Amino acid sequence: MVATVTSRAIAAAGKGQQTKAAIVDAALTLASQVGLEGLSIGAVAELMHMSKSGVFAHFGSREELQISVIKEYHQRFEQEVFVPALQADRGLPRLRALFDNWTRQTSAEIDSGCIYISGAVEFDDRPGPVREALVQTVNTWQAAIHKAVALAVKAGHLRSSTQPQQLAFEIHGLILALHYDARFLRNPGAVERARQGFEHLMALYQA
Amino acid sequence: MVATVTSRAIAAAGKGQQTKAAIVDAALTLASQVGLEGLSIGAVAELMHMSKSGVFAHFGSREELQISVIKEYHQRFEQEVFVPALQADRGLPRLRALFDNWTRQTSAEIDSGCIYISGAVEFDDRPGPVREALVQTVNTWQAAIHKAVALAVKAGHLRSSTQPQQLAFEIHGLILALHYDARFLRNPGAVERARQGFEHLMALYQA
DNA sequence: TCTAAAATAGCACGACCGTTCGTTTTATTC
DNA sequence: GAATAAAACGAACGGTCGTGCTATTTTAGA
Repeated sequence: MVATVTSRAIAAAGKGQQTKAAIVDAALTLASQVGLEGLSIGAVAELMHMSKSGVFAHFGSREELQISVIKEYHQRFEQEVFVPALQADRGLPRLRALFDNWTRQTSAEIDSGCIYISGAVEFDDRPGPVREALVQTVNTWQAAIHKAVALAVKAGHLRSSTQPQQLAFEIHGLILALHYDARFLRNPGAVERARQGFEHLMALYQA
Repeated sequence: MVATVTSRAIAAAGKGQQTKAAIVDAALTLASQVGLEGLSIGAVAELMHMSKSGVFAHFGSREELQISVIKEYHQRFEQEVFVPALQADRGLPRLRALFDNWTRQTSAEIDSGCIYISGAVEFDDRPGPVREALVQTVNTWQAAIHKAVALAVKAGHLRSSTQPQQLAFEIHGLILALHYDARFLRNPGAVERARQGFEHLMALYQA
């Protein structure tokens, strides 16, 4: 059968895969607001105009649904933050692009929440496959930042004494503070403070 | 009646206030592990060897219990982090002491979790009295940091161009990254990175 | 010691949860 | 269009939750 690509992303799939993708999409929307732990199959079903069991059948367990949401978020995050930054030149320009995209993403999430952050709080003490999926995903992202920093050092844009782990840690802190101040405290100007914090770091690390 | 101070803190109270304080203590222990949202009256009752209704009667609602936990945490945080720092000289020494105590507190919470952080994630989108109590408490703490920074500027220890809000933001980021890396990712060396991050900031802002 | 009040227990309720199972509808293939 | 497979439904179960009501026990004061 020739796949008529009527839907987004993974077409050429039976109706099952199609609605499954739609369910994950809805679940991600929901989880962004109430967290992975707050995510309930019933709420997803209602949003999908489906029965609970209909939704459930696609995953076999709530945990599997949560993991699917994590993977979907990871994919989107990569597409929104990481991939576009590859167009910038290796080294400092690319690191800047990464931070800019990351900041933009976080800003856009002020009304919805970041799963990497809420998930970290929800699963910091809860062992199991969901936590493992989350940790693995976050580690992948952090490794990308380390690499970007290391490239900037190798290119001579940053001090040779720069420790990638250290700078990545400080950058991550800025993003976390941005998320905290903007989403929870609703302090205006948090985005600007994060940007300025990045400039401070660059001034500190630049060769 | 002459109060024989047999118990901790607020003695001179009937048995009711006494067990109520014990309940809040247990609830705080529990909430530190599973979050304010994960806190259930049944679990607290079990920990207290009491009935659910017995615990419930002291607060009238779960929200009131959560708020009591927040207030208790605030009080302890103040006692552990803020008060001891007052012994250091005004200005940079005190700011340093604040950060050190804060870092130490966060490190000690690696196995239990910080309510200011988990609460922020759980209640960033959930209006109500619990969120309000949390925001108010956090704002009080942040104001204290602003003030400490401003004092360090006034004392000539930091650049006169220093924006207290900005530096406080960056410091807060270090703590959040520490909590994230240590508690969720279980990366060793997070404490050292936070400390080094603080030194970087001082190098940047120092006069 | 007696009594009024405070503290705690016991029980039931309605709501929501994830999950299971048998049935029914929908889609695909011949 | 008939046969077959996939998908979705609907009802139910066991569980936990916060909460309300009523009894019982414990405490504090005269």
